[in-house]
Amino acid sequence: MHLRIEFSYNFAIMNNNDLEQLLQDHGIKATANRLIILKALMNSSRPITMQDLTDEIESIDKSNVFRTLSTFREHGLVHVIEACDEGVMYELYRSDSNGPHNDIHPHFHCVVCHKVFCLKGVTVPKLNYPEGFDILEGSFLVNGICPECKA
Amino acid sequence: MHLRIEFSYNFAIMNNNDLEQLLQDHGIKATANRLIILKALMNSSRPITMQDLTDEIESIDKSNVFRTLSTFREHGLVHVIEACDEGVMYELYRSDSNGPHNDIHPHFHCVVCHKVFCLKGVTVPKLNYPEGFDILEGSFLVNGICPECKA
DNA sequence: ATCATTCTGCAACCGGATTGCAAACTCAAG
DNA sequence: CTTGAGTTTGCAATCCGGTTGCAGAATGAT
Repeated sequence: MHLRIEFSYNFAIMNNNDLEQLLQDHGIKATANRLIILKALMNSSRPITMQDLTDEIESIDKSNVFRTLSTFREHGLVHVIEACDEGVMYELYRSDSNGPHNDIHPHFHCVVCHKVFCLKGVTVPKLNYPEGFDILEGSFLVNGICPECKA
Repeated sequence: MHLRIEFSYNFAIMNNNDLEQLLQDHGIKATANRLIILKALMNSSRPITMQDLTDEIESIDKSNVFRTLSTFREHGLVHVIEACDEGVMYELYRSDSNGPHNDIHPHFHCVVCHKVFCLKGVTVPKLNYPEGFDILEGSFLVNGICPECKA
């Protein structure tokens, strides 16, 4: 397990070379498949499931998607969100939002369309935990109805 | 799905009659098996998995445990916690702590012993959600190391 | 006692996560 | 280039927790 290192990338303007660099910066060898999966993660504004990924990328076997996501996770490139009914979802760490060093990752789960949104603007204040509990990281998930489904 | 009704029970001193009453208060017919499962839930100071329950109660088939937990859930007697690696966990609603009308249920997941604790004393302040997101309920899970495992 | 309803155990099923393995690929050294 | 060790990949099989179908048992009102 690698320690996460803080980089500052502008994901919007990344080309293939930048993506290879991103992988290498995290100690991951860049392969064609990994670049495809990385791109898919990057293009998604929301956390997505392994299912979503394997559906979207027909050319890569699900076992490889699984192992790639595990690798990305081990190397601190993505993190997982446990989203109730939707199962585990994967999301790229983005330099401008959350990382392992931010305690809190607020997410919104729409009970209608089942999408999960990253609530980037919302910060969760420090809580006063009981004595003796060492906090590593927190995750915060709210269920509700998203603007699209409400309309 | 029943609306949850607020009762005030003293779980510590409940006998069999009280337990039957508790079930009936929630619109659930009291059967021998359901009382056993209810007791097990009540005796657990922490949320537990279906696996835990079926292991603990050898006399009841897992399908019945499953259906009983579903029934309890539908009738607002227990709620579920999605605890990352541990899968879903079940916990009795206790009159003195959380219920569907409390937005937030903070829980602590120990990454060493894999237990999940209910952080009763900790309240999560209201957050300022973005426009358009209708909040139904939130869940808050922190990962870390519990006092026992730290020692 | 009778009968409709509900509950229960068993066995089977399901689907997502995970793994074993052999082939394909990578890349540095000869 | 060729070789060979190490890594990655696809396929198929497996695992496992959750879930369901069904027939027999228990329940409770009449």
